[in-house]
Amino acid sequence: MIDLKFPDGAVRSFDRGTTGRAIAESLSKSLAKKAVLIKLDGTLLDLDRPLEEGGALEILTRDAPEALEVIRHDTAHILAEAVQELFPNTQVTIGPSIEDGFYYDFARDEPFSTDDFAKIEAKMKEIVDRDEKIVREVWDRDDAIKHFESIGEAYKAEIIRDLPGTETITMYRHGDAWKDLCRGPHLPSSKFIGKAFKLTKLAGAYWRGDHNNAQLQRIYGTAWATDADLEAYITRIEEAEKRDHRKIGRAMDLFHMQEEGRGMVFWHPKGWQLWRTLEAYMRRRLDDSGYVEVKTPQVLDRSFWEKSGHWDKYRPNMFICETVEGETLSLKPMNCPGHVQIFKVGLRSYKELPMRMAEFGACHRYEPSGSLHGLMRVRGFTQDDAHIFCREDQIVEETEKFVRLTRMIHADLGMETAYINLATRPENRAGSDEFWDKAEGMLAEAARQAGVEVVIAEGDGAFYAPKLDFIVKDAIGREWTCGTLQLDYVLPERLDAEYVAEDGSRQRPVMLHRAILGSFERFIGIMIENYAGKFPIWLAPVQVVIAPITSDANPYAETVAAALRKAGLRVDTDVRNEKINYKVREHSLAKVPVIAVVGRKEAETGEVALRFLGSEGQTILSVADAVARLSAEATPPDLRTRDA
RNA sequence: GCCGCUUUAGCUCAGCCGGUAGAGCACCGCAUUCGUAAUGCGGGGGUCAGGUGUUCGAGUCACCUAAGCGGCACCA
Repeated sequence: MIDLKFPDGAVRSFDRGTTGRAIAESLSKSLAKKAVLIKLDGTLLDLDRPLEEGGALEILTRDAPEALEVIRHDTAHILAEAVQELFPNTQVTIGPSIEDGFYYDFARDEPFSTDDFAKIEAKMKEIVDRDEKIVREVWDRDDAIKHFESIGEAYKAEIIRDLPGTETITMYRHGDAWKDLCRGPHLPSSKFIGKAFKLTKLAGAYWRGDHNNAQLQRIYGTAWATDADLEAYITRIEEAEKRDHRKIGRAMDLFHMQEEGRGMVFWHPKGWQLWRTLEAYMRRRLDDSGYVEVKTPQVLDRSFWEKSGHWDKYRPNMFICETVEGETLSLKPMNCPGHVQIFKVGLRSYKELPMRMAEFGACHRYEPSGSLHGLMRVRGFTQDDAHIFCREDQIVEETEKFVRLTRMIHADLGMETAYINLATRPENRAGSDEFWDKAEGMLAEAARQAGVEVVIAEGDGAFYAPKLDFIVKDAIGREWTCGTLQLDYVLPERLDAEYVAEDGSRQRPVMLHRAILGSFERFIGIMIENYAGKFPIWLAPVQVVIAPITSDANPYAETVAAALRKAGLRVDTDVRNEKINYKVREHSLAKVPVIAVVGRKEAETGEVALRFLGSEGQTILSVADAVARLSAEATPPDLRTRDA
C-alpha cells in the first residue's frame, strides 16, 4: 500500500500500482472525466501512470496552470503526427513547449511552406477529433534504437544513443501506430488537447543548435487552453506589432535605413533631437556621478588591435580598411583599448583611483547579415561606454554604485530594472576556481547591497571574468537586456596599464567595462516600443505645437511660440490653412504631447488653450502660466526640484 | 552566414487563369477662415527590387542576385 496526501490534507491509502485515473474515479465521477494529469510531490505524471510511491498528490484538470505546458507539448506531438501523415518522407526530431506555444523540428528534403499550414492544422484538428489514446510505453534501449532505425528515423535513434544508460526509454503511442520518443508526461488522449492552437512561423534551425549540423525545418505554433486565451494572445501580438520601432520610427519621421548602409542609421531631425535629449541627460548623470568624459579615435592601426588582442579574436567582426600608402587600419569595434591609452599617459597614482572614464563612443562591428534588426542590432552604433579603473578592493563599492546609478537612469527613462543576471564561469575559461569564486562573489554581493534581485546565468560569463547584465521590463511586460558590467583583469595586463601604489610599487588596475543604455540606437528603439512613440514631454522631439484656428491668429501664435521657445521648449507652429479639427487630429496622431490652440478669443485675452495628448479636455491658461507649467513639466527628471 | 517568406506610387496595400497598372492616405494647385481627432474640387506621381530566361505578349511563370521580414546560428 502507498499513502497519498491530498490538497485538503486528507491522507488515504491505495494499492501500489494504482493510477491517477483510478484514484480520481474513487473520488468523483465528474473529476475522473475531467482529470488529465497528476502531480505527485511536485512532479507531473500521466494520469494512467501506475504509482509506486506515496506522496502529496494533486489531480489536475485541463484548466490547471500546469496543464497548459503539457497541452502545448502535446500539440507539438500531434503537429509531428499530422506532418508525418501528410508528408511521409519527413523525419521527426524534437518538439518542446515554449513560452506561449511550441515548435517541432523536422528533417525533410522538400521545404515546407506557410501555405501548408492550413492543411496541417486541419489534419491536427482531425487527430484531436479522432480522440486517440496517448499511451506511455517503456522500451528496451536497443529495441528502441532498432525501431527508429528501421523506420528511417535517424535523429530519434541518435537521441536515444546519447541518453545516459540509466535513463528509462519511454515512448508515447498515439492511437494504434504513431509513436514518438518522449519523456512525457502527456494528456490521456488527443481530445484533451483542444483546438485553441495555430501554426505561426516557419524557420530554419540547426540540429542540436549547432550550425555545423544539418539544418532542420522548424514549425512554430501557439496553443492555449481555450479559444478566448488564443484570441487574447493574438490581440497581444498585434498590439506589440503596433509598437514596432521600425514602423513608429517611419511614421514619426525619426530615422531611416537603406540598402547601401546595412545596419547603419540615418537619423532625421526629430530622431536626432531625441538622441540629443537622451545624450544630454546621460552626460549630466555621469558628470554628477564622478565620471570624466573622453573621446578616442575612430580608426587605429592594425598594430594597435594586435596588441589589444582584437586582431586575433575579433577580426571577422571588424571593419578593416587599407590606405594608398599600404597601411592597414580598423574602425574601432570597442572603446576599451583606447581608454587604456589615456590611462597610460603619465604615471598614475593610487590616489586617482577609481578613475571612471566615459565616452559616447561610436563603434562599428561587422555583424552577421542575418542578425541585423532595425535599431536593435546594427553595425554602426554609439555606446554609452565607460571603464572604471580601480583597485581590486574597490570593485564591490564601484559595482554597487553602478547598480544604483543604472536603476535610477532606467527609472527616469520609464523602465524598471527587473533583475540582474550574473553570468558565471563558462566551461572554457581562464583563471583558477578561487579567482572565479571571488569574482562572482564580489559582483553578487554588490548587486545585493544595491537591493536588486540576482539571477544566476550559469556559464554565460566571458572566458576571463563574470559579468552582470541588467534586465528591464517595459510597459507591456517584455524583458530587455539593458546595461552591463564586466570585470576585466586581462586587458590592463595585455596593454600594460599600471599605477603607483601607496608603497611606491607598480600595480595593475582592474577594469570594469560598463554601459547603462548599451547603445543609443538600441536603447532608443526600446524606448520607442516602451512608450509606443508617446514620449513623455521632456523626451518628445516636438513638445508643443501651436495651432491657430484662423489665419487672424497666426501672428499671435508666433508670439506664443516665441515665449515658449524662450523658456527652452521645442515648439512648432502649424499655420496651414486647415481646420482646427484636422490639425488636432494630425498632431495627436503624431504623438505631440501638447497642442496649444489659439483663436481670436485667446489672442484678445492673452491666453492659450492647451490640449494634452491622451486627454480630450482643454486647459486655458495665460501665456505666462502656460510657460511656467509646460517648462516645469518638460524639465528632465534629473533637473527637477522636489518642492512642487 | 543558414532556412523560409516577402519586395507594385512617399506610406499602407489591391491587382483573377499571362493581354500594356489601381485605391486610400500623403504631396501639389484652386476654393474655403472654420473653436478641439479627416472641408471640397482638381492635378502630378510607377523601369511593378535588379537581372536573365520562357512566351506573339510577363507585375503575373522559371532561374539568378540584392535587400527586407520571421527564426536559427552569432553577439570575444
